[in-house]
Amino acid sequence: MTIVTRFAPSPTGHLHVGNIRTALHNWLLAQKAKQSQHGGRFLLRIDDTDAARSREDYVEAIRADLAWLGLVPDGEERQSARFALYEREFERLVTAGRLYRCYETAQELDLKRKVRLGRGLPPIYDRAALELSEADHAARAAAGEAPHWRFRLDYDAPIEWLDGIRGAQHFDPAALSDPVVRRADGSWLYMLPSAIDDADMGVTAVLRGEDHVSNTAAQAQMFDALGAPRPDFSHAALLVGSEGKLSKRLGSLGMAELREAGIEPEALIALLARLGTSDPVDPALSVEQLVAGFDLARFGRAPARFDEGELHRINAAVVHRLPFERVAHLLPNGMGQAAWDAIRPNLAHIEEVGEWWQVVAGTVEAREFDEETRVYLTEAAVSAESIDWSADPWRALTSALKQATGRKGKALFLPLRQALTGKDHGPDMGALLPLIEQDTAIFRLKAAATS
RNA sequence: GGCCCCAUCGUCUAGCGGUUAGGACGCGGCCCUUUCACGGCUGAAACACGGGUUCGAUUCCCGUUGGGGUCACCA
Repeated sequence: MTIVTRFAPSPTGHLHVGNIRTALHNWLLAQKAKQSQHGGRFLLRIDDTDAARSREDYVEAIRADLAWLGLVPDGEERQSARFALYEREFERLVTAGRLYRCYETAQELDLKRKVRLGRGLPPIYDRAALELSEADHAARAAAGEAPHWRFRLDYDAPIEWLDGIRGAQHFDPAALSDPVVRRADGSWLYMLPSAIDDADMGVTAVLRGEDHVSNTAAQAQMFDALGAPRPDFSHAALLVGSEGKLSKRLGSLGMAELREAGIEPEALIALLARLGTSDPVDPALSVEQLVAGFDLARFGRAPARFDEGELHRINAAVVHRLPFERVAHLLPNGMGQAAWDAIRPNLAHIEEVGEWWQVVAGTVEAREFDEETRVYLTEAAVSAESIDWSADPWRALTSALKQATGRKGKALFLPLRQALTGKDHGPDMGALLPLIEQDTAIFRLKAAATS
């Protein structure tokens, strides 16, 4: 059977790391299925039933963020274009007696919840509206009062499913609230359209965060009521912040912010694909390897910690491996492969490359040297003029100076690095010096010698 | 408060009655190197607590404590 997964964000804000992780999991699952003989599909569904809070610029931002990460959907739907379908299914469920009319205000419901909580009872809906007679409804209608609708859970049908991550799940429907599925103004709430769409779109695997488990319990009965087969459900443990709490920071940490911080998509994906699983996070893995190794059975059930520091470490490791072709368009003008290869091991973020290219093609920071070192650097400038720059200038220069001055080790190398680059450390000089023009190098050595 | 999930090095975790409790990241040391990075070697580092069950509990059961989720006319 073809595996069909979906990512169904609401365009009421930007995607954050938690969202992205869910999107990635679904993409990985579909991608892995794609490589089997059964095939797989990853769908994007914009859950924009809430017209008041949904915004078009968020829809575009979601698409852009997914594209940046390389999570290309095989299809896209949006709920605001599917209201006719919901209407049809809604009528069917009303006819079947699974939906009922309610009139409580939000304040009344809130009060009821508080009362129940105060009595040590779970704050679920008391089903008072189920007692209303047709005459009651008529009276409400006559008074111009429109109902909102709830899905009537079947208390006699215990809810069970085999969760891809959590194993066998059991829910007592009587411990759940009958979910409100439609407001008095006719607008839809998340629960029912989501189930209708999953059924209609042929979604076979619903993989989301464990904050959805009780939704799944209710939706399982919705699939049944709709006469649709239930998808396979899996619920991943949530991410917590580095303090161990579900932080606002995590909930707001968006792609734009990560991009600005110099995080590469490869790094975010490497971390998010493995965090919370029993497999180590490995920055060296290709996307293909991440797909091949993705396995719901390897997910833990305890909340996993997302640490920005770890993300930056992974990012550095990723940058150290990025091939020239991948970054060519991001590099300063004139910077070629040799320069990238020489400089890349010293970068934590790609943007720092400019600083080093400046050392190669621009000017360096002037430094002061003591008398003895100035004499040494004068000698160095002379040597630099006589060596063959096209071969291996660093080796030529250092061995000539070693012979002429008897210096070795740090005393031999460090002043040269400082004079030539203006810094105490940096890329391997053997790789860096050939990138610097001979005249430039001589000029820098002379300048340092007369500092 | 009810219900659900969880509890092993700092972090992510392996373990499914008897193990020197393993790995990865990070940290320390050594090697390589002028430096940084890479690579190699190596070291320190954990079973939340209390009861059971058992010849024997990290492992099974109960409880305590702690963490997470949920109980919305948000998704």
